[in-house]
Amino acid sequence: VTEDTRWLDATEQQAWRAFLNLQVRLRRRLNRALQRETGLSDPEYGLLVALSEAPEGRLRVYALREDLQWEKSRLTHQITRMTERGLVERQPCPGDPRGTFVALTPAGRAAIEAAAPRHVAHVRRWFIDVLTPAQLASLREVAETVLAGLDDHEDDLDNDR
Amino acid sequence: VTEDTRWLDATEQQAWRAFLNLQVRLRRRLNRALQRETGLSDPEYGLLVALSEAPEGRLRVYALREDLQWEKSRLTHQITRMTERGLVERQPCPGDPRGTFVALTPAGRAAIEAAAPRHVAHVRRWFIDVLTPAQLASLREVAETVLAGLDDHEDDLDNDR
DNA sequence: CAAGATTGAGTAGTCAATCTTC
DNA sequence: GAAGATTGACTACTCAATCTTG
Repeated sequence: VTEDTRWLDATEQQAWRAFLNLQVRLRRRLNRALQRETGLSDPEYGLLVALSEAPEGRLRVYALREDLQWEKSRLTHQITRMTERGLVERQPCPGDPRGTFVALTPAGRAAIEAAAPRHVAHVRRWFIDVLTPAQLASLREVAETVLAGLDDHEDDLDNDR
Repeated sequence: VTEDTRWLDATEQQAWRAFLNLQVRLRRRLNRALQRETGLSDPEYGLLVALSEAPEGRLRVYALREDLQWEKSRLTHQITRMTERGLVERQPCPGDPRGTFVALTPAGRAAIEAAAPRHVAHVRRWFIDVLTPAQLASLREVAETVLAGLDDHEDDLDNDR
């Protein structure tokens, strides 16, 4: 296979590195702040948000999975840990013995309601508010362009894994 | 504390979500491709690149750490796993008994040389080549702006952890 | 067999505590 | 005590295999 590798030129490198760096640093900053101030990790937060937006604060596992776009087993493991922490509980599904509901516990509800405003404030402070509306629009365009390109290859779409 | 939480408006939400989505999907795509084609994970790749760019393919642990911007213990754990896989080895540091060198093994050298062109090709295909030079420039600007904002708070700078 | 979900083993990453040498 | 580095315990994520019911 003649790979014809074209290396990245200086400009491309800089853009790519800056983007990688941004991802890592911003994620780390947000995670730490969330953890410190609310005791929730990022995945915990995401799962609780999804449940809190659902009617009665509960969803079937597969529905939660579509919402979060996580892998099957990742979601199962996460639910297990969060059940142990008391944030969430499993409920049998009347009508379909194969199925399972995941529901917010009162503690889970309380946790997400306390955490949401904190998290939004962080996203504002470190991301939204330092950018101009034009920059946000441009970033969104870039993101959507790249995402559209990924779809063409259909790989990633969480498989039955 | 009166938090004065301003939620994100529609435009802000869209930009933020698109950015989050981009991160997750692109990272997943690149990781899988790299793993499948070269047998290396993303962190393994990163560490090998750093060593391969150093004279004699070796660095002190602390130098590697500055380069990668990883936490101390993360790096130690990673080196341990990669030593077990035979990609890398620890060498005593003449002159400073506290210190340790991490060096590429021949297997590690071979692995990174095989993997690099593949990885660059992926970054090109899914990221660089779908964007215009103007978009890349704009993205870089956005990334650097946000990163500069993070520095003001100096938190994250991997501490002695 | 397919859909819904779980299990187990392995790799990653974080935090707090520890060890050693300067 | 501080610098250089490691350890252990825990959360998180992936892959492959499994279990159960339709």
